[in-house]
Amino acid sequence: MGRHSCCYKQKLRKGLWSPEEDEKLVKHITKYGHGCWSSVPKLAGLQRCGKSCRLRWINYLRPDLKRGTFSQQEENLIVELHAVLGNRWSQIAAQLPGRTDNEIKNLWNSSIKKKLRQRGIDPNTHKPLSETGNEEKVSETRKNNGGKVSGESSDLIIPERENSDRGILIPSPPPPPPTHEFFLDRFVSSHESPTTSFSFQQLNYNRPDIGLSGNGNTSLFLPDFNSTIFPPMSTTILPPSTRIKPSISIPSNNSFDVNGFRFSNNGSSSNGSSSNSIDLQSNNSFFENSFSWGQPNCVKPEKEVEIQQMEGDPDEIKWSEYLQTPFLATIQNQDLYSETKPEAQFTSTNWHQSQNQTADVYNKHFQRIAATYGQYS
DNA sequence: AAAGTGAACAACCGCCGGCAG
DNA sequence: TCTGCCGGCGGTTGTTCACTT
Repeated sequence: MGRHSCCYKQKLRKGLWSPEEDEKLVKHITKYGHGCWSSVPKLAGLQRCGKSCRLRWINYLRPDLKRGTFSQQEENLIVELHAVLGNRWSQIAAQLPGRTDNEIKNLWNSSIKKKLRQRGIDPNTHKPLSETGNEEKVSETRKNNGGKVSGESSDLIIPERENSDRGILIPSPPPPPPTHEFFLDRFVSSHESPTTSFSFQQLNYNRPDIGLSGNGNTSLFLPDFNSTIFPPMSTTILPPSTRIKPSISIPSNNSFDVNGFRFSNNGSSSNGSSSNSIDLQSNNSFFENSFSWGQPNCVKPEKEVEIQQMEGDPDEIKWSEYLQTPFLATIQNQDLYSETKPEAQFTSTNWHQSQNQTADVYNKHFQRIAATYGQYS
């Protein structure tokens, strides 16, 4: 263990990334894929460590990022996922296409935590603060809420999982059922997307490490989210395999240049050099062969396309892996949770819908990049 | 107008587990 | 089996900006 070797190297830049650095990184990855991250800075001509490049790409430059404020729907989903997964931000982010773990973590720490406390809910345990013994916070909340602690006796109670990481299941007594009052706010936007409804049961309740295996011996409390009191929480959940491949469409007037590096929707570059052009609209061309979506570590960039062709679509591999996870097993095995509806299964219909949504995501993302570079210039 | 404050966001740090030699 | 490298993750800190005093 210990620090990465790259961290010992001198003369490595730290801090905020400049547009020039961004450009170098984007150029390199779009052309070769990231391959081995530790080699990226050298190959891309950056004085950064590989980790820094990886972080910058994943959290900011990736084309499939959905920027902008979180919707109420997304916040609700984060709260529910956090109740089940805890601070596993990467797993939570996996359920929110276009969002990064860092982004979600920041939102949680800066905003959601506070909102939950204001409602008298302990953000760590998702229990009422009065139950967690933090009476100081409860009384503080009472002041702010005119003497009432919202959800004081009716909050959603998720079984204790504080020691779940150590494989210790601490049974919780059956909590009182949540009331409509509490969920009304949380599911305020729950019917925006009727075709891709995501219900709470579709989460990975089947995790043996937290004793949610549905074997009849768990103390799991599962509110009926499909009832009228807890309507299904709808969102645009994409299966992990639908890692958004760049098939981007942006309005023609959204093309922009970054130091001669043109982002456009028509494949033409400002300087006439096709090698300097990123065609965000071509269906499979540019990104399809350029990005490396989860390829084996440290594959030399020039070999990547060949390897992907040999091994088939890496996303298909991911999807097949995904099919074996308890997550989908829960969906597929209706016996485990009879309330689970098959709506989460990804049909071709909602696949195409999600593709349209994906285009919006790219649109927003590149508008953001354009805006960002506009700020610098 | 200047200083103070807090929210939001970006990036770093250190640890962990997987893997190859 | 051991060791070192690497990617990934979560916690934390730093920075910027808007708002308030």
